[in-house]
Amino acid sequence: MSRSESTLHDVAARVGVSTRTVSRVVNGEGGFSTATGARVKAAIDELGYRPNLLARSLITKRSMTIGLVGGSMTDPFFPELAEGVHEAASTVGLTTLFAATDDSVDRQHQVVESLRSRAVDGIILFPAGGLIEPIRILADDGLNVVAINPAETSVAVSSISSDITGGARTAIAHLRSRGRRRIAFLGSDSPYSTRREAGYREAAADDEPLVAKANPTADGGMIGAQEILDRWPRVDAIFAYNDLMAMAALRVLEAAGRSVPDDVAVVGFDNIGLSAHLKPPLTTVDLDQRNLGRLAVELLAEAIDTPERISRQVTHPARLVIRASS
Amino acid sequence: MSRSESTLHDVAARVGVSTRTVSRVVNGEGGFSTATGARVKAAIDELGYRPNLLARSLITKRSMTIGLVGGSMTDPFFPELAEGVHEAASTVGLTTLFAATDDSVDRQHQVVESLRSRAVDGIILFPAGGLIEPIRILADDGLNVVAINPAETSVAVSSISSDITGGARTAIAHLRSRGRRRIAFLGSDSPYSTRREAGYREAAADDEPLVAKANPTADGGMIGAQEILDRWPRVDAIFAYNDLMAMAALRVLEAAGRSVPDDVAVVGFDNIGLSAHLKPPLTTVDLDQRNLGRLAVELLAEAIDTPERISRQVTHPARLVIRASS
DNA sequence: AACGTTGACGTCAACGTTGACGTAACGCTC
DNA sequence: GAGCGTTACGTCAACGTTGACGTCAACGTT
Repeated sequence: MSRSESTLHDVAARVGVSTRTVSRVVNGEGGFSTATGARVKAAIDELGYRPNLLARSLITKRSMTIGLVGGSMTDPFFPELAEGVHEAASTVGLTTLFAATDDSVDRQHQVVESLRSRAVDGIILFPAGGLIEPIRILADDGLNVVAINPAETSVAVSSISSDITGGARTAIAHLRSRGRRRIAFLGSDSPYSTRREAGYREAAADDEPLVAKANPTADGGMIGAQEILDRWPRVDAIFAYNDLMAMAALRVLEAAGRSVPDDVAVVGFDNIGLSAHLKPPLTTVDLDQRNLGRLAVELLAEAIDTPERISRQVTHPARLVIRASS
Repeated sequence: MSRSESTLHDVAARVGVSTRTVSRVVNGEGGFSTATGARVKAAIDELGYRPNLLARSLITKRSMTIGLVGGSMTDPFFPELAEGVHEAASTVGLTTLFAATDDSVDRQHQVVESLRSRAVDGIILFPAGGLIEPIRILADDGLNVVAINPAETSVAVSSISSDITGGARTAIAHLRSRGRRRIAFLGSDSPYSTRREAGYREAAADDEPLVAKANPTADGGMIGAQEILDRWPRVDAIFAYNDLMAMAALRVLEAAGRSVPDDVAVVGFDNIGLSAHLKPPLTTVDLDQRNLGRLAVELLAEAIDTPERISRQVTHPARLVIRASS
């Protein structure tokens, strides 16, 4: 209640013990009588004492804080991942600091340095540009770090990777099982696109590959989908880089008078919250961002608690969610 | 590059000066020769020295960090606000810490205490339950705090409030100007709903009020929209609590064979990124979250830099964005 | 030549906390 | 009743940094 600045000294003075004893009570270390404990706790309440985590971390070298670094908060992929991380971290007593890189490697370097200055115990990182190398350097420098879905892996860096190629393969197999043979890939220029394209090419091996690229946004999707319709008018399915682009494809197809899924089937990627509520609800590949985040925290927490450097590469399944658009 | 832990002492030892001099160089305080400055900077680079912000904050009482507390990251309102805050904070050298309350007052108390333990310089807060009182207590306790869109304001608390009632009024006026007279309000049980409802009732005064309530989610929207259709089959417009519910209404209307906007117009609230890309692009009320965040940072930064306690109540306009759904 | 001023450092303590270690009092054992 | 272990404390230094202040040499002024 009272003016917010009180310290161990204030509590100690009020009770008439040493600060060390108050510290013991605060941390439940034991080594104090129940009577003393009660008096100290009472004083803590009266003074509204709150431990200064900066001072504590300065000496313990543990801040009980981790960093989560991603491209952008408005990237639909990120918030769910962030919630998964945040939730898992909370349950093991870790606080999460978020930072955004705008997918720039330079900016990533800056925010990581800033987090290290704040003495975070470790960092979960969605690599800018998908690049593993800048992260390997961090790991070599002794930072506990876990990469989520890097474009390539490194034995020196803990990572957790969604089976993106597998997910794409499953999506294409699904479309083919429904008789689609002229399947287009509405890709993007992002490094994450190549894995989807790989799955697409593997699973659609016999068919002619129809590939267009655009920005991984709704606007980009409209341009790309239009390009597909123009170049391959007889297309009977579109597999999009993400749900945003798939959503745009839905609109373009409607405007072109093609019915979904009768004329053209559409499959997205990411299973963002809205995809279930689109015009025809969208078939999509679910990466389960929340669980991805949870796993990343587990990996990181293990690394933090282990004195030696450890690194593990984990893969995480991608699951096809079939809805009315295919 | 080298093993990450080097301190002022290490740099000082290497150059052969005192830590105080290195500190002066690091902070650009002046009081050192250009030659010494160059040698210190070289040593800093060689050793990969990074100042320990915890130690610095411990003594300066400034952490250059602010907290941003909101309901949930996946709440579509939050990420854009967060980006606005983050961006504005960065440009004035402030780092942002995010925390989520799940709209629970207890949880809000916890996360705020946790942020204070980390010695944040101030907190921007989206009040759980819209309640101003718990925040007034914090302000009285000497915490720099800015509330965003509290359900009510207090002269003791800096706040920035969107003109939600005005936005709702404008939306309804727009619908009436298009000849709609049986306008339903698809509200929610959240405290923020009452302001929208107030605007709705004011602007639609002559008409019979048609109000349904449901959870402020896409699923809730489907239930609420269905209820509206069942109870008032001749409804000619739906004004929804948020874009998620409006999106759901769009689907329910389509399923019921009502065309939008010919049979029923739909207006949402929030202007989330996707609303421009819905089946008929959605008319909605834009709160400009990004700017809201920016303003909040300005207010907070001013409070931080002012020794005396100041509090200001600012209102922020809501703007109707007219698209094809109305 | 004496004096004040300025620049370029250095010294010391403090921020709030915890690790390492010390110690006095008490109870128990044989 | 001497010896020993345990309990419940206290003391001191350290974490990495900066604020306050001191020192010393060089310089300009009169």
